Amino acid sequence: MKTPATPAPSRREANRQSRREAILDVAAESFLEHGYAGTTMSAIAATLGGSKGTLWSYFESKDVLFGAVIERVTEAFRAQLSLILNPADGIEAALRRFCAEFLRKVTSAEAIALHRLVVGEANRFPEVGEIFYARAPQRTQRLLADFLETAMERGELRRDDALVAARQLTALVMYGGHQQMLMGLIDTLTPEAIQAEVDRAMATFLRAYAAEASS
Amino acid sequence: MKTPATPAPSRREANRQSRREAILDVAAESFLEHGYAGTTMSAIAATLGGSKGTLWSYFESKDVLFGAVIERVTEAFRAQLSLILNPADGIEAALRRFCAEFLRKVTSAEAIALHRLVVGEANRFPEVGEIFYARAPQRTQRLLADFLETAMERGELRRDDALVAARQLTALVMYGGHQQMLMGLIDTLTPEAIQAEVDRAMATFLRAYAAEASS
DNA sequence: TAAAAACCGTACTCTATAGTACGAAGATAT
DNA sequence: ATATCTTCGTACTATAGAGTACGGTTTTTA
Repeated sequence: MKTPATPAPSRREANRQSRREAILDVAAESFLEHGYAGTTMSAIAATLGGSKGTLWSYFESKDVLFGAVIERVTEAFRAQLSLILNPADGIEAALRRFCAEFLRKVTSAEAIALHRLVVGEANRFPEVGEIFYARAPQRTQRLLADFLETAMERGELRRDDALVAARQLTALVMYGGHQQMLMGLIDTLTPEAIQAEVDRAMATFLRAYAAEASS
Repeated sequence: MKTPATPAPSRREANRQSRREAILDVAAESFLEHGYAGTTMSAIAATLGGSKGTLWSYFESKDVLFGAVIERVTEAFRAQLSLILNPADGIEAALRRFCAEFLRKVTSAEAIALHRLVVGEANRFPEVGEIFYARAPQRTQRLLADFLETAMERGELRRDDALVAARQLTALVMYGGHQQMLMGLIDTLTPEAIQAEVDRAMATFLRAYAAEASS
């Protein structure tokens, strides 16, 4: 059997690919930790062990590398956010689990660093905000909205705009500890704090979106 | 009569003071527009018309100048946020006005620029986040919480933790357009959009915190 | 009006960093 | 085995920007 026609993974291509990944790994770490200005191409090359010429043969400039890193990290973040929303649990339990998991991920050191980077560089790199928004907040909201939509149709929640409801629930969950982490007031959320935040958010949300009592 | 003992506003002092203000004005504009890394001391000196030596005689380093700018701009922001919460209007109207005004201010170009700066530099300048948080979100929350507290005591809202309620209301108001502005997806909120955001937030909030129906 | 302080302009030092050049060494394909 | 592509190391260019030095000029004080 010969090699399959479509992907011709010659040795060179493969090497090139994994090399590229390695560069992105190192670059991502540096950008996330030190920001755009605080990251130097020389340092990246040094950490890689390779030479600068090689680095430039993969990415023609720091800007381009930065863009690639953001795209990749955001993608990784999205992938990691495959949150559970199991209707079989019952609506309240499902939402509660979802919120806790969501808050945990969104307040991880990596996620906070990414968020800071996106917001901080939104001026210089407008596309960065768009990429991030489309992949993170927007997807989460849509996922959640679909779930809420179903619940509304079943009469388990009051009928209303599901997307708005989804946004509001994420807002309620994020606006406490997440906000403070973003600004550097605290640098971790204990599991208890997460629980507490979720409880508060859920209480308010459920009260506002409880199914109408009368028929 | 000699010069008064306590304030000796000699000509020199006065000049020095106003000069300092002028520097901070120029520096603030630059930091807000171009960020920390994007701002150069030379450019500030050039815009001022003065010489670099003079600039350094007022602020011993770029870091120090940045700190002073943040302190000042945050203070200005806080002062501008003397929001109206007039209980005589009735609770719903009062809150509605408050939220609209709040959202308008928080989505102004200046406020967004400041917010980005604070979040983006929270790593390098930890004190910046603290200053900002204490003066902006925290104060607003406390102001609002006091109002809600009173309303709760009067039985106009369901009895609950007023500070949490305040945080939740601001969260509901801010998480839509403000979020998108921060990330550069849009760069203004029309008055209509503000109205719509406030309406949605208020509807949810009032449902969740309506006074208990039964006695 | 004379001494003191602040300011100006300009030129300078020093360091950091993006990006380039290039020849030698290594890996890959045919 | 040999031509080709890739990488390595290292040295280099070019630029930018923080901070300093200093002599001459203006402003303030007394």
